[in-house]
Amino acid sequence: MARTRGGALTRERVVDAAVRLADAGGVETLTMRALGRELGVEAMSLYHHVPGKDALLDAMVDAVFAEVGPPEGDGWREALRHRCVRLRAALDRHRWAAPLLESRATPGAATLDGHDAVLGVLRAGGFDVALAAHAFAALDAYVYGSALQDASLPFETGAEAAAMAPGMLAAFPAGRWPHLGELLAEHVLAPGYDHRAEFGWGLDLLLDALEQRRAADAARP
Amino acid sequence: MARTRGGALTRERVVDAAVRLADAGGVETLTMRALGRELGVEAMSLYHHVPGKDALLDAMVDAVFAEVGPPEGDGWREALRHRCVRLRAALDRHRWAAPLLESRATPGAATLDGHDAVLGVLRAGGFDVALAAHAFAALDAYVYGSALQDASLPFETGAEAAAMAPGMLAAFPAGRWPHLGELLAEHVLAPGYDHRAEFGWGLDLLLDALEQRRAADAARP
DNA sequence: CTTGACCGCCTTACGCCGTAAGCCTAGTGT
DNA sequence: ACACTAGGCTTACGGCGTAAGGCGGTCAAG
Repeated sequence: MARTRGGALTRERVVDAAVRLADAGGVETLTMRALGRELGVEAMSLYHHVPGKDALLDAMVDAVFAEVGPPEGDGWREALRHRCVRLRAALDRHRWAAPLLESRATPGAATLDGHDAVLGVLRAGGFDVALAAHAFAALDAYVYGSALQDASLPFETGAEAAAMAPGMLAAFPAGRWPHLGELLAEHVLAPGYDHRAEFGWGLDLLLDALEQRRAADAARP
Repeated sequence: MARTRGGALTRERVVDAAVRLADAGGVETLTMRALGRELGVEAMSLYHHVPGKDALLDAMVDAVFAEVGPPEGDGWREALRHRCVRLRAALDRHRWAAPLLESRATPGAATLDGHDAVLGVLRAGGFDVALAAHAFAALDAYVYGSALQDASLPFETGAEAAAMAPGMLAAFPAGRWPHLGELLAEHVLAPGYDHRAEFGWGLDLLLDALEQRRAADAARP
């Protein structure tokens, strides 16, 4: 025993290594053999700690949610904003996670903890059950979708974006897609553009709108 | 020649069959061999019409966008609502598509047509370039995220949801996750609940909020 | 101290996958 | 008539997830 690199294999060590591998090279490079290699072990040994690759992926997604932590801040708006920003940041650190949310129909404990905490914040903030459900669904959809959008960007940093700007502009010769061309030229490629700020803009838009719905709901008999 | 089932192979026929296959059994059942079988052809023959599987997936995503068609309706709000609903419906018909949007960093012509049309509607509706960009990003993120959420639901119809309701309730023994339990009991499992209506609620929330931002922007000097 | 069960790892093997390379043939252009 | 080519087919390779079984240490019971 203990011939494995860095101590005994555990489910937790397996999942952590899988997350690390996926972070480094994308999900497609995460294979049971590569994961074994990473842990100084043969692929089949992993099956003593994880039922199969599907379960491993489930566990990885749950590990991402575990990173997020509970909502913090005064009032539902601040707490939810904090939580969404943290969730978004986690999905950004682990770009493989957002697309994986599909087909992972069996959420883990950390995932459910997070969802429950968000609902708790909404309920405590004066949202009735139905409104809380709508708000929760809308916020989650926005965060996931935003993460999915960014995961498909061909660049990661603003500098990289600026570097490939001329090529992108050339691809829009003003004929077809004039509005996309305009957007690129006057907005995305303008100095100081930060596509990450886009997320915050939409998030505040949603939170403002939710506050209005809440107030309107509270004003009713 | 023409020994293939149903006439000559073309790139279009290949992509269509791939979409059909993925619709029926999920992306994971879409293999080059299965696709060949579907078309009465050996797997390698497909490579005369498609460079590889990655390009095929790109083409499939673009085919989904081609289904959506241009925005229709009077005024930016109605046109955009129409477009989002249609896009959402397309992503619902092709549940494999939303997660695939990741890593498909090379959008097809139909995709760009759609994006350009949406931006055109916004600009014509009085959104300046920056505001149009924000609105576009927010709406798209919401639609994608909503599709992603639903793709991970373990049921497809309301009847199926109702059928597995008791089991779900039992899984929340009121201890941990009290708010999720409340949500299930009082909202999701309430008679007449339709989870599809959730999408429209959030969409209207976003559109209302965007109209306010637009009006505020127009009122400025 | 012996023994035997068990745990955690390893080896082997199977049937999939995407696709590189090359062959075969029917249809077309000259 | 004949060479060319487009569009199929066959074969083969390396890599995948994982089923099945082997095997050596560890440790509790005798």
